This record gives sequence, structure tokens and C-alpha cells, in this order.
Amino acid sequence: MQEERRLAVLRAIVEDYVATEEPVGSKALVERHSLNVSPATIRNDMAALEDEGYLHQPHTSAGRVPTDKGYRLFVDRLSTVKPTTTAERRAIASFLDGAVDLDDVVHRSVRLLAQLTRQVAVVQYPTLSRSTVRHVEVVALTPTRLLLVLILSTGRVEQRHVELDADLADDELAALRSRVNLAATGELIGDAASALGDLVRVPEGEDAPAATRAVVEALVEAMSDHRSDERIMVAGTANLARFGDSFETSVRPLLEALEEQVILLKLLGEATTGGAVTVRIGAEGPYQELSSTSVVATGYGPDDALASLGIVGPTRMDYPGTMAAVRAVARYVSRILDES
Amino acid sequence: MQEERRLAVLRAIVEDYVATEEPVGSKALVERHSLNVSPATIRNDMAALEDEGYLHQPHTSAGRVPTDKGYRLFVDRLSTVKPTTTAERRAIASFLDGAVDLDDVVHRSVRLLAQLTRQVAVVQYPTLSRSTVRHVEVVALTPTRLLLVLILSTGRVEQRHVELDADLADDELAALRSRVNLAATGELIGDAASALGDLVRVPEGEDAPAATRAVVEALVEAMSDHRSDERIMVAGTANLARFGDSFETSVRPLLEALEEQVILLKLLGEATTGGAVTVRIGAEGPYQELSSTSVVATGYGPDDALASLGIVGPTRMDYPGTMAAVRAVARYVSRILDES
DNA sequence: CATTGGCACTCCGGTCCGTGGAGTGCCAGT
DNA sequence: ACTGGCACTCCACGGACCGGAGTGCCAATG
Repeated sequence: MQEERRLAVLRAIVEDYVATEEPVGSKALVERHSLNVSPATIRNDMAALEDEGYLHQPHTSAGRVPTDKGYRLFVDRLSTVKPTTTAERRAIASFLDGAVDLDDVVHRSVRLLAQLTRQVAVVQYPTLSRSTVRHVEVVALTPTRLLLVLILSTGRVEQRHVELDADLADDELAALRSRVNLAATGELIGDAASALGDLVRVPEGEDAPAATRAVVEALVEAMSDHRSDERIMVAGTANLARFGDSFETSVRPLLEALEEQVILLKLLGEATTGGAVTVRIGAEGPYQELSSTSVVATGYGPDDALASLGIVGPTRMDYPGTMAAVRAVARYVSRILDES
Repeated sequence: MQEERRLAVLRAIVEDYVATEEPVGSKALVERHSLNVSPATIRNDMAALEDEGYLHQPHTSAGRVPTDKGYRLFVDRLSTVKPTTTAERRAIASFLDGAVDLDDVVHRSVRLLAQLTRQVAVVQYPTLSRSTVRHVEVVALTPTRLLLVLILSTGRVEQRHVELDADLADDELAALRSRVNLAATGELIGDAASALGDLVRVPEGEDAPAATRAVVEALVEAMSDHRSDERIMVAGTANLARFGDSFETSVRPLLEALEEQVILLKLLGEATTGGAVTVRIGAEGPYQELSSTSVVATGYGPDDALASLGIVGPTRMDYPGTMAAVRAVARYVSRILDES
């Protein structure tokens, strides 16, 4: 069955090219892999694979290099998932178990991921919209100045200041606090916002208190502030130094994308759908400036839908290993968030 | 006075070299600057400056390039401080005024700084040790599980979990909360920690409550957790793409330093002393791996001692402009922190 | 029909000149 | 102290050259 061998050839080429960073020729292939055929046969297969668009030749008389389509086939059908070793699992556990708060979890995850994959790692902070409200605290800094603290289930904390027109007595403050908490605590953030809205919309006599109104307004604003959904953390840019060649084509656009967090967020966002690890290769998708880089990402948190994490690297990368690392870290992070 | 002219020559060389990125020769110098002498004279001056260690010749028959020592002299004595334009000031104001919380201030500052200087910008989060406690919140997640939220004057929030051995009644919780706040609120963080310590050290009968002890312990631990002093934020790495040449010598070590935040923190730390903008040039200081980069930084916050911000870039940079930008941003950030 | 050995061909990458130009150092003159 | 002149140095650049790796094709073979 020569069709089968062709796929074996493609797999071998991807593996060799990833390992050596050099176009791979027919002779080298038969030497390194036991294909039991002659170089000439391989050449025929290569030519066929090139016709079908899986391989590319930088120039006549050079070896072959996988195309995006080639990598795609490799990832989808040819790569055996590399299971994480117990050593890796132990490393992940010991690295992440020491985290004390949400910031710390994100911080450690991103650094860990960068270290494991030797690529640029990206972790998105848990999005507001999927969080529930754990507690709302109202503190009087002065009689007319309140501090609102909004504590979410993910461990995230938002704070806002509110200026009042008139003094607020202690018992009024306590009443306000408990009413707000009653309405919001335990709710999904969107539901909490509307519940709070109801709190002031009901005309409760003529003394609809200005303080309540101001507090609710500030809270709703904080809850619907999706600006903070857009926060991500990046690590491992030093790994870019490994591709000293192809600076212009690879490193520069990547650095720019890392600054333009919007692009990264979109890329990560696409990965949140479905439970599995998503791989975007080269020019797939609308971001032509990242045509020579791939994104390996997945969701994490409950239903893998809280937020995303992953890595960005050259299309020429060790997909099986990277996918395994991303998946392992995502699972562990999900577990930690679940526990806390 | 030929000594004076020599300094003018040095200044001109620094300016030209920064602008053109190429070694500058005697002929080009007299053309671009009105020095009113012949190239031969300049050559003599250059030779003298080279003997004194201010200039360097890549090879015979090439132009001159400033040495670290040359830049140092330029920065200390030859550069006229470039005042920020009103346009720049407006840009700073409009960019930073929208910030809603501490994270946001830091975020915006670092991006602004990167944009203004076209270098890699670094901002250190306000250090714990100079902050005062604004409020401590104790929330019962379950009867035996408490969430502590520590809010500092800078807007920073720390949180910790505490597990209790026995249930805690609501009124006990309220009492605990008010005692803790009484001791800590308004105090410098160090003082707050010791005041809290006193709270449990006094043997108040036999029922020295385990809950109090656990809470205080966690708070003191959070307050003395200098790990979080080490947080910094980086932006503008895309600006590294501008030196496409000298990748190995310039970009790689810089990327590594940016990952190794410890080094950055030390560099920034040195800049916190004294009110003015500090410039570290090339191999000055103990970090030989950053021998071709300079650091321009200054403190910010009250007394400029709260934390530091600045930029990292090649020794060949526009010092006057960069120093002005760093100073302007630091001042504005200080003002914002002061107001909030 | 798939496979194979042979062979001519292509093209890259490195090396080795040769040359032009920018810049210097020095010296003698003002 | 400054300047013009001059010989010298050295790099950067371009062209020529060559070895090697790799290919495509073809005829032969099981």
C-alpha cells in the first residue's frame, strides 16, 4: 500500500524537519527511518506529496519542508499523542501547588508553560462573565466616601470608590451592605448586575436612597466592565532568541502581536470552544501577519470555558509534545481553581 | 579654548551616532555641525578624546563611536534636558487619566512609556513596605473557611484563605473583623503587622481564640510576603525589532533579563535613590550580560520612594528625550497615586 | 505497476579575489 | 593652534568560481 507509506514519509519529514530545522532530503530520510525502500522511491512519494500541497521545496535541488497543510495533516492524523511523563506531572504539580492567589496561579502557569514548551506562553485571566459573585463589601473610608470591594468566585477582586452627597450612618451602611449582598452573592455576574438593578428600580417610597443608587451604579459598572476581560499574561519571550535566523519573518510579527493583546485574545478565544486542545497553523485564520507561527491553546476552568491558555511558536514546532504540555497545564489549573 | 571644543565634538559625535547608527567621521562632523574648523583639527581632537577613553574606533580608517565613558560624560555634562512638549504632556494626561485602579495605572504607564520612548518599558508595582493598610475584610465562605482581603493605600489587594477548626458564629466574625481593623487600618504595613501580632500575644484569658490566631497569622504572613514586591510589568518588547542587527549581542541578553525579573528589579531598585532620573550605561554595575544596554529609570510615588519605573534600551539611545519622558511619566503617575 | 540504480542538471553557500571609498595619522606650512 | 596635503589602511561590496547536496527523469527489473 503505497498511500500508507506516503503518509509515513510525511510524518518522517515533519519529525526530521522539526528536529533539524533543515530541509530534509530523500537520502537522509531512508537513513534515519527504517522505511525499507530506496531514496528514489521516496523521491517519487515526495513529488506526489508536493503535488498535493503537503510539502514545499525552497528551491530546486533542496530538500522538502512541510507546508501548513502538511503540518495540519500531521497534527490531525499522524501524530501520536505524547503522554506526559510522571516527572512532568510532578513538576507541574509542585510548581503550581504553591500558588496563593489568582494572580499567582496565572503567573506560575504562564511561566511553567513557557518552560515546558520552550515557547512563548500566554494565559488569559478568568473572564468576568463566567464568574459568580462571592461577596460584596462596602467600607466607609470617610462618612461620605465609600470603598466597594467585589470578590468573585475565581478569586478576582475589583474595587471602586464612591463619593456620597450626604453622610451615611453606620446602620444604614450595614443595611445597604446586606441588601446588596443578598441580591448579588452567589449569582453569575450578569444576573447579579440585573438583580442589583432591580434593587433601585423598584420605587420604594419617596426616599429611594441616593447612597444605594450610587453604590449600585458603581457595582454594575464594575461588573459590566469587560475591559478587564482582556487581560493576559505572557512569558517566555526569551525563547524567541532560539530562532536567531528568520528574525524579520518570525520574531518581529510575533513581538508585535504580543503587544497587540487584542489579536492574542482573539486567537485564544477561538480555542475556548470544545474541550480539546486547538491548533492553529500558519496562515489559517484571518491573521496574515502571523503566517509563520502556530498557536496551540485550550480552555480551562469549569467546562474549559472560563478562559484560555496556550503557546505561540513557529509552525516548525514539536506539536505532540506541545499539545501534551498545554493540555496537562490546563487540566491542573482547572483543578486548582476548582478547589479554591 | 580647545578643551571646550573637544567637548562640543564629543557631544556632536554622540548626537550623530545616535541619529545615524553609524560611526561618524571628521568630515561628516564639520558638515553637519557648524564647528568652524577644518576636519584635520577635528581629527586631532578625536584622537585626544580616544586617548582619554571617550571614543572608540571599530577599526583603523573607520569613524568614531562613543564609549560607555563617552555616553556617561554626555549624559552628565553635555546634554541639555529636553523639555517635554505640551503635546506630550497632553498625551500623557489623557492616556493616564482614564485609569480605574492600580493595575490599570501600572498597565497604562508601562505602555505609554514604551510608546513615548520606543524602547522596552518597565514599571515596578508599588512595594508593600511603603504602603498603609486601608481596610481588612474578613468574609466567611463557609462556617469554617474564611477569606481575608487586605486592601492597601496604593490600591493593591492581597487575599488569603484560612481554614478554621471550629465553626465561627456571625457575631464572633464581626468582632474579629472590627478588632483586626482597629489594629491595622491606617498603619504602615510593618506597623500593622506588629500591631496584629500584639493582638494575639496578649494572653486574654484562657480562651485565646484559635480563629483570631489563625487570621492574624495569615495577615501577618501576607503583609511580610515580599515575594509580591517583586512584581513588574513590561511592555514594548516589539521595539526590540528595531535593532534587527546585533541580535545576539543586544536582543538576546535583554530578552533573558526581561524574563529574569530579579535582575530588572535590582536595576530599577538602584534608581529609587534620590529624586532624579538615574542612568546606568552599558557595563556599569555588576550585570556584564547587559553590557550593551542602558537603563533609564526613576522612582515614583511619595518621595519618589514607592517604586520605580523606567526603560531599558541600547546604549546608543536618545538620552535627553528618554530621560524627559521617564521623568514626565513618573511625575504624572505620582500625582495620580496621590489623588486616589 | 511499483521499485530501483544511474545520470545529468540545478542551485545554494562558501571562498577568494579586486576595487572603490571613507577615514585616518602625520607632517610641513602658516 | 590650526590647516592642507598626502600616503596608508581597512572595510564593504560585487563578481567569479566551485563543491556538494538534492532533484527529476529514464530505462531496467521483479
